Amino acid sequence: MTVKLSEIAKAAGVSVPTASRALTNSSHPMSADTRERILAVAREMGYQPNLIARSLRTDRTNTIGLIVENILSPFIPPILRGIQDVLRAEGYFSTIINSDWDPVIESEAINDLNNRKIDGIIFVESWHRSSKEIRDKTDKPFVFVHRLFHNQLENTIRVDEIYGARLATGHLAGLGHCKIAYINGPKDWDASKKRLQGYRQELAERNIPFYPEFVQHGDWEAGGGYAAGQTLLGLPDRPTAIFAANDLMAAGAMYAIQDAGLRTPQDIAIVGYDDRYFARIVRPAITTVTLPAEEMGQESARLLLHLIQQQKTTEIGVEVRGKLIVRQSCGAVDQKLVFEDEQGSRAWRSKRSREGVFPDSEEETT
Amino acid sequence: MTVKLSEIAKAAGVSVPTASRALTNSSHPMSADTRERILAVAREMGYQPNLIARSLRTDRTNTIGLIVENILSPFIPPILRGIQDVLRAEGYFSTIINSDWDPVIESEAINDLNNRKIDGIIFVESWHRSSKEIRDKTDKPFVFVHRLFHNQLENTIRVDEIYGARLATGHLAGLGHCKIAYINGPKDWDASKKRLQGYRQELAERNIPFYPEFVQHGDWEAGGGYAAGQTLLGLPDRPTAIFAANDLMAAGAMYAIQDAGLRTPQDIAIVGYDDRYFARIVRPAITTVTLPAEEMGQESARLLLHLIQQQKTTEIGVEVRGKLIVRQSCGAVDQKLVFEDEQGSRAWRSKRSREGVFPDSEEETT
DNA sequence: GTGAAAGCGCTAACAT
DNA sequence: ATGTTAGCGCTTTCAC
Repeated sequence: MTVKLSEIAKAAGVSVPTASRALTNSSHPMSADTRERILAVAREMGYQPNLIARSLRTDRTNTIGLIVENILSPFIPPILRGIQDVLRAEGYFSTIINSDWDPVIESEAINDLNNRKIDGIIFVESWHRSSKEIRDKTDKPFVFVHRLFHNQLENTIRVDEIYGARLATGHLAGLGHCKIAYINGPKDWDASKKRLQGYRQELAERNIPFYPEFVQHGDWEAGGGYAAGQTLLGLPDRPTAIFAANDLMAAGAMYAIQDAGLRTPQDIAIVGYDDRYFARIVRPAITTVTLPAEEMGQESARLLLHLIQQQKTTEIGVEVRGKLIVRQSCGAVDQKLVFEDEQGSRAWRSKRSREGVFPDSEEETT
Repeated sequence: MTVKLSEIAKAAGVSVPTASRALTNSSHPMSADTRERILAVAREMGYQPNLIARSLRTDRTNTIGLIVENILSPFIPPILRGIQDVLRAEGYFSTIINSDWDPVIESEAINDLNNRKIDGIIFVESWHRSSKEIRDKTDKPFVFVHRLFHNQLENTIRVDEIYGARLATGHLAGLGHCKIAYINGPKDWDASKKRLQGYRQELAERNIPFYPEFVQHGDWEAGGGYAAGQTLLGLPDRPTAIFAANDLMAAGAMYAIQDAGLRTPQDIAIVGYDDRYFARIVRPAITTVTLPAEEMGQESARLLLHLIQQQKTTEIGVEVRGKLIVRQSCGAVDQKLVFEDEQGSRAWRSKRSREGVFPDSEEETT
């Protein structure tokens, strides 16, 4: 079933190296005539190169290792999709390992990838925070995608959290709110600090007074948002709008408002952060700031391929920005019910609509 | 940085093959003495095998190719996680390709994986429906994970849809409902047919009359569920409970009920199917039947490894069953608000709680 | 422009 | 129980 280079060479009446040069588009000079002949023979005989043999010789595998926190986490799949799309276009494969935030597993993963001679590594949320910690574990280029923590600009794709928080806060201010509360994540997270900065910057720029009691801290979960919402509702001068540092806490706060007999957005407007899928399903659907996960993935793959091709080890990274998605929870649009399509099936839809068909469901054969 | 087998052999004073036999736990007889010495030397010198060289020689890569519909689809990540957990425990790696339901991409992917000499393939929702279509594209073993369509039992992991639909229907019947409507998916999908069968079987077994007008068809989306819900509400003798063939349509139906001024579950109870993440976030949280995606992934990996190890090409597959998750939409439990934890972060939680720490957030260094 | 020789690092057969 | 020989399939010198 499998035909090898030597057979192509023999069939074309040339030596093996010549056949190799023709089939790899080598820059080595050769007559257009023999090249064509070799390619024709290879095509006819259905030649497929043994990539393992090639890798052993060239020490390149065209494979990138992806060490991710956990593929079940909400933003990992879109980041992976972004990475894979860029890699595939350049002829690269990827292999994925879940680290589960375990530094031992992560180190083993780096070692395994070394042994398989991958060409580079992308860390998506790593236990490691800086390049120097990785540098002595592998001599391959690597890149970080850090959403929650990061402490370096080199080789790192990160989110402009300040910008995102300003988008959210500014949107509420633009709707006329000047009593805007903020439900933050836990204090010690970089993302929390940055989003708080953005919230305060935007208020300051608009000359809206900052009230410390308007800043509550949640645990990123719906329950924490609910509790924070109750606290805010209990204030003597309660806010007319709430920006929550993620959609889960936004949903929790919204339910606290509803349970207090108030309405969103009429009594208190809500804006979330992340654009989780459920944000469009709950009622009212939550206005939010996207986390541009696919773009982060794409940028990380581009950066890594750049490092590989330039034979560099370090390069300044990229900061990406989310955008505002206006839904019903902020009062900027009318309340009529709009169902948005399932994001996850867009590929399926595009395919089906392109072809106008889907494979028939055959009868059971057994 | 990299030390090779020949250096270990020299340092231990043995030949290269002897060193190889010691380090690969070969069954070839050898003195425990030299084996220990070689292992000690290898450990001391930090020997790491070049897996590419080994693969070229053995024609095994310990890598499985995963061709998935689209990693962004809701059930793909948990299926992948299940696969990866089983593979990792057996020392296997995986490489993932998105087919986007495109038969051309899928065929290219099979070819690419062949060239990389992977040991087997798992198709997660393939354009191909039967083994024979794949058989002439690769000589490696392969397995299907088919959730929506399938037409064979061999090499296929599938869901017992009839069982799941009976769980949902039976739960509503058990709560005293005898006017239970069913919002199905599009008619021509295997999953739709099977779930309808389960619904009817359960009604029949409980001697609950079947009313054709109680069966509506949606498009798997919230909008379709909403429309179907309106239709059911408009019936002269309307149902007191609705089972929807997925959670999105269940949510849509629930909103139709709310918009008609009725309540869930007091006026009309709802059960969904899939256990999508949003089912626990909407209010009331949706009672549903899980799609056991991780288990499907695990079973598919086990089946494939079995085929590889037994050098077989065909084996009967496995049918997995979901289970009922009771929440607020069916009326079986009281209405108090319960926030469930984020599924995706459980690994992170377990880690954090195990260690009691999370890496400190350092100050920005640049 | 083409071919001959060498070798990537490892393991499997066959000696002894 | 150990070593010698061979070779997986390919690409890269280096001759010519």
